[in-house]
Amino acid sequence: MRGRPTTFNQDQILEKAQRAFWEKGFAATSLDDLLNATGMGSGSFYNTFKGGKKELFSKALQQRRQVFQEFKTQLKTSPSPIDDIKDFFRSIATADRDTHLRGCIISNTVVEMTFLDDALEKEAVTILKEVEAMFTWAIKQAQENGTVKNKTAPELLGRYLITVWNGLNISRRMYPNTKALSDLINLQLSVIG
Amino acid sequence: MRGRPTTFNQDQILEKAQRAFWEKGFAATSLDDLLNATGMGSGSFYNTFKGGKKELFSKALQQRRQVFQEFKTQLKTSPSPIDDIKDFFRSIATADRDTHLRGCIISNTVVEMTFLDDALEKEAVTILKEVEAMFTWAIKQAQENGTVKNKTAPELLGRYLITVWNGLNISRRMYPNTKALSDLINLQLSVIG
DNA sequence: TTATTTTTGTATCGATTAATACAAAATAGA
DNA sequence: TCTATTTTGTATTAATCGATACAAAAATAA
Repeated sequence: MRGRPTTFNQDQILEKAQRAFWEKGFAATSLDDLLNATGMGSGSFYNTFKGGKKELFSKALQQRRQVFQEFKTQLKTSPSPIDDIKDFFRSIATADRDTHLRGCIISNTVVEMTFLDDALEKEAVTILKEVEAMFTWAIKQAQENGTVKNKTAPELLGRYLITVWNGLNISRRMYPNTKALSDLINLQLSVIG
Repeated sequence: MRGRPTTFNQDQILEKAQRAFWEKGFAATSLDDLLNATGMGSGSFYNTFKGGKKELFSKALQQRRQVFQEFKTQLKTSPSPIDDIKDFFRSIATADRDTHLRGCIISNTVVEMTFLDDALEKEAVTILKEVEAMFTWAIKQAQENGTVKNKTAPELLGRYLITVWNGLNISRRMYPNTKALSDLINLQLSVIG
């Protein structure tokens, strides 16, 4: 390809933008914030992201989505997916303070975008539903091989778990400490059995 | 008192501002939005709310807080407070679509303000903790008179219920319909027993 | 009526917003 | 080398942001 070569790495740019959006949301993160966070000038920025701020935000969401996808791929090879999911929830409790305060960028986006941008809100909802489908799959699996005795419909238990996730990501900001959260998480997981 | 009399009613102004903030959050609700929603001119606005947009937002939060306080007062005279709380949760499922999409203005504020405004974030967290304390009180009450057999510490069950609230207010935007939510809510309430 | 006080409406402020214009820089292919 | 193509850096845009200035309007107290 002919022309001046790019000096910026797309994935690194997206990760830095993602971090900025994660903390302050879409509206409160200014273009200046993004240029400072990524080190780009506005020339490169609008050359790379022709759709402007919204395109960057969408790409940042999709980069975050990849992390969930990778977890899902990992689950497929696990001897006990439901236990991995339970471990994932239990590990939330021991995260550091800033991680608690940030919550989940996808849930945050649902909250912020509902009355602001239909496309971005739907994108976030879709990702949450993908995570929910992963929960449902793991529960169904565990019910079939007898690991989980609970006979409740796996779809309902999956919906329960995504709601636990959504709830924790707000409650962990009320109590950003391990002690308060671990009892809570264990109580919530006890529903699955 | 001497001087030109006010033409605006404070409570009505706050309710209209609250509705605007509830849908779009603090940052995305412009002063123009607020002036249109309330019908005030900027002269009256800054004369009434010397602290500007932030003071108005804080007052709107406090007006919402009053609704929770009134529910609490009502609970004190109830023969079975915990059943009233369960009914409250069950009634969420039958709300209309827009009510689902709006979620809880207090939870929304925690999400938005964490890295933007310490005072407003703390204000919102405090209100959520007040609601949590109400849950805890009702559970303790019910455990003492035998209505609730579950021996789990009331503080933990209260923390559980506020997390259910936080989670529902995101999940109801994923599934803004009665059928999906009522099964979910019943499952979550089954933990209390 | 007059003086005093407060609210209201309008015009406007400087700052910040997201986004563009455009030339210089840096490469690849001819 | 020369030309075509792309990226980069800087200057600048129009629009909107939250907030203020200030005089007219409207009341009360003297």
